[in-house]
Amino acid sequence: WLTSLKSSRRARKCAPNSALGQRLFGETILGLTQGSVSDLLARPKPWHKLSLKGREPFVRMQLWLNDPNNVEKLMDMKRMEKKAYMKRRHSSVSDSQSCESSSAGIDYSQGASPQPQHQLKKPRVVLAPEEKEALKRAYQQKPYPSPKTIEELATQLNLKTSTVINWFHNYRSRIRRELFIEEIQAGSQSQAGSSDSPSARSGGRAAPGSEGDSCDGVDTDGPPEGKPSGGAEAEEHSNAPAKSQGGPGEPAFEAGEEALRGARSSEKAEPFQAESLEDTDDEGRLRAPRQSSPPAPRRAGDALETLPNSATEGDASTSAASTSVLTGESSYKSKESSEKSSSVPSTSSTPGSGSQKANSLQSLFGFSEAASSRNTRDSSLRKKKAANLNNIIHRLEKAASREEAVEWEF
DNA sequence: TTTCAGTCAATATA
DNA sequence: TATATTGACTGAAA
Repeated sequence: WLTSLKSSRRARKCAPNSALGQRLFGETILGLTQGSVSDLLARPKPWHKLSLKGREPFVRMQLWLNDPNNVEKLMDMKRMEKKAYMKRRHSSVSDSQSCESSSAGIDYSQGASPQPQHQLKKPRVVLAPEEKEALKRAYQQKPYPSPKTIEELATQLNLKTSTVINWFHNYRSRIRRELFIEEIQAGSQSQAGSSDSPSARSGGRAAPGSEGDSCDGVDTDGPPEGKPSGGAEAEEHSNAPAKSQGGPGEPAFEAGEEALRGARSSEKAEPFQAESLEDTDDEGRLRAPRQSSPPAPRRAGDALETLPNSATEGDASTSAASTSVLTGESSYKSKESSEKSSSVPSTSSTPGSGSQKANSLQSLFGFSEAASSRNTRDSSLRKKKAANLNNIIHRLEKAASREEAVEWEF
């Protein structure tokens, strides 16, 4: 199922019509942009962590996979899109032509038609590597900086305050997602008898501020005043066993039905965990009966619960964070360099699927060789991620192959 | 008001 | 050209 981008590109060359792109798939099926699709596929969250909205794309994916003519339809769309595009290009009269291809409610005009020339767009801020480093150092010292600290950081780095705020929000959020994945994979590994999980390595690691292996025993003073966000995370993890009613290892899509029916009780939804790699028989289905087996202990939660909480709250650490940002020597290993690697197993969890459809799906869900070649240090982590995604896809396909009608409503 | 989840969309990368 | 990254934004929750 999961192949490297290289192989999928090769496949595209051989059979161009069989390639599904993230853009097409995202815009037509999921209602998301390409970047969101990429993110979604690369960093899926545990099902129980997803909000109702967050589950929607997965459910759409599931529905699409249930459609026997899914790929064909998509290819048709692609062809129509291409046609429409060519028309627009070769005729200057293209006003409403973009609508012709949007029979499925897709707005294809976005990419091709010139945008209204409201040149009021702000130029995108691109942080320099040094700025990022500085922000990361600040984050390590204080993941939840006070407004004052933010102000100081912004001043020192010559950035807008909102940029610094946004950066912290984004970074926290993305670190958290990385941790989800790592913990999931760690769980998978440990269940499979492996001992080289990140958790094992770090011995109960993983604060929201620890950022994978890039953080050498960082202080994370946890959530800010009052609002436990990282802490809530930890709490949720630690509570998971009590809350979860189903067995572990359900894929993200499993509980889609419930989700779409408005069952917001995410506690009931099975967490998407890589432990599920083991029990691959009947659980990928849409309407799988709730598992009655007790949930496995959440190592992630355990780890998060045992955070060192050494940093002190207050202006001391605050100003320490802000003053050392630019000059302090960093123990920080850049995430970019430590995280991006992948050695994707070209597994096939769907034996016998050599069809065009499979090919297309491979290209869609495949990993980028680019990512894999960037760094080999974390290839094992990448492998684990790959296995995780592989599992998702496998289950999706299994579910898609079932006869049962889907009754989800959006 | 702050934080977060989810997403967009510009840009980088392969 | 397709995919990955990331700064910014929106809306919800607390």
